[in-house]
Amino acid sequence: MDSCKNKEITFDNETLARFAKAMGHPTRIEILRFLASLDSCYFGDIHNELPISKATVSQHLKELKDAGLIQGEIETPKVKYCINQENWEKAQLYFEQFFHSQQVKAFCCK
Amino acid sequence: MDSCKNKEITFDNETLARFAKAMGHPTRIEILRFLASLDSCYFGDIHNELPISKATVSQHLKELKDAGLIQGEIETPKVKYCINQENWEKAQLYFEQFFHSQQVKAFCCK
DNA sequence: AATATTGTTCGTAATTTTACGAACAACAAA
DNA sequence: TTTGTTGTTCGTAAAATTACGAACAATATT
Repeated sequence: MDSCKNKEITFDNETLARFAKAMGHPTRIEILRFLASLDSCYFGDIHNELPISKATVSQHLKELKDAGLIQGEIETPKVKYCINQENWEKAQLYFEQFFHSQQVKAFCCK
Repeated sequence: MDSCKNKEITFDNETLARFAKAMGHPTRIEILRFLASLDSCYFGDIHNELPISKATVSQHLKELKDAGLIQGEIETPKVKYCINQENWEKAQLYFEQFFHSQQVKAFCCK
């Protein structure tokens, strides 16, 4: 008993909203798409793809990291970023169940 | 020729980010879940579900409407809201293709 | 005409987001 | 030790978000 404790997923609004919020900017979508098309890459590679300052790129990366969608690893003097596989799949699951939740319908208006 | 013009979908970052941004707040997720579980309902029903002022609810509904995820229809003196089916499916498609886009991978770091 | 119901809009305040240059930190190379 | 490379952090400014009460609009009802 309790053997599935670490598998339990609560599809709470806060978690889904946090994932969605992190995806709520074109630049961050671009970063995620870029990282999702690779195994990993360095900060500089990401910065090269974008027409914005490194400070802003770093800021967007921090938000994606805080939301759990990506992770960074120091490889002095560079920093390697990649998709956080576990949370990426969790997010995918959240969005999937969310968009499929309209199957059962009913009227609430009289 | 050109017969599929109205079917073409561009999976651009701006559109996906706009959908995501609209979903980037727990209250709006709650509203969407509620509407998705029904065929439609009135503003008052939505307001009843939430512990916030009607002004704020109205504001959130406006954002969801602007993002295209829901639609409102006046049924004097009430206002009936429902999921915008077309855009809901479009959003679903956008998120699906986004999360599946990591299939093909490559290295960018040397 | 006065009153009640239903939501939107207005005005406002506090917070968050977005973006940038400059300064900084950590390390490698000259 | 000085210089160069790579990114983060700081400070700041402008804009957007979030939330609320009050006022308003539109329509029924009394």
